Amino acid sequence: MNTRNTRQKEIVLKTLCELKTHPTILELYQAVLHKDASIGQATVYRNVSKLVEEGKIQKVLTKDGVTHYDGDCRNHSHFMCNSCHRLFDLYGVNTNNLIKAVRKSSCFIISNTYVLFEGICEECMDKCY
Amino acid sequence: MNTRNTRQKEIVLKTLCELKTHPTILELYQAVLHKDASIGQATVYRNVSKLVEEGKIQKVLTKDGVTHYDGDCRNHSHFMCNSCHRLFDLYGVNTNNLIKAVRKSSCFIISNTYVLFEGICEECMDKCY
DNA sequence: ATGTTATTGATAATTATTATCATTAAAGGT
DNA sequence: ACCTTTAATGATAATAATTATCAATAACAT
Repeated sequence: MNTRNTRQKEIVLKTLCELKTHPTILELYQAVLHKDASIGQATVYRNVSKLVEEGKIQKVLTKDGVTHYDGDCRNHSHFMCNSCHRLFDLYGVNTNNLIKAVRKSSCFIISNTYVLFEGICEECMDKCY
Repeated sequence: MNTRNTRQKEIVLKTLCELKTHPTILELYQAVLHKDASIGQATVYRNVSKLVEEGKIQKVLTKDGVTHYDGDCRNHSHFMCNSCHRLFDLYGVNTNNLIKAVRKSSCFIISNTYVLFEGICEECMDKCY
């Protein structure tokens, strides 16, 4: 017996997968509370860590200092708007050529590649930023 | 009068630029203390923030939860070894094609692109990981 | 040289995350 | 279905990371 499927863990995973906003732990915790107000914050922290280890969710790298999470583990990139600070998914960014270049110029064994774009999103552009 | 060049700020910048290890704030603070033991930790925090804003140093995105800093602001990528957890620089990773792909498939205005590779470094490979 | 005020060092306060621990409840065996 | 085991929970304390406060200092424009 190694790991157990708890109601809390399933709620955390389901809540994160439903959110498309790439929440922080605290934002996720708030959303979880709406489904079950008895779930503790530590439980959210614990389950998020476990789910990352299990590869069911992933951390999103950002420069804002706070860790964001993504319930979609398919390989994709992210875009952060420097104006509204929202995170967006970007599918179809192919990193194979980057990996090839690194393999040629170094002796590192690459297992993962993360890409983050920063800039201004469409909505903020329209608001004349 | 907007900003001043202080001895402390110059030491922080110089120390970071000399280190090639991409230190955390705490590691940088330790190194700064060797040059001037009277500099306070808060001063390091403050100056690191300012230097990032000024574009003289940059944050390095990692998945280890701690923020690392790089005194080299030229556009380059990073590699983190999942075994020894060291960060390495990777020059010559060209992201122009990625940016083009995003421009075609979205309406985001991209100002920055960050790439992190994860895997095993050469030394750790030799140690039979 | 002097006055203004941004910056500093020390420390308190805040925020984020992890550890502790008694209690609860999954999951396997009977 | 009922024990038994023990991983996981909820509440909270403890720790770590970062920011705010404030009197004293020191850049730098004049």
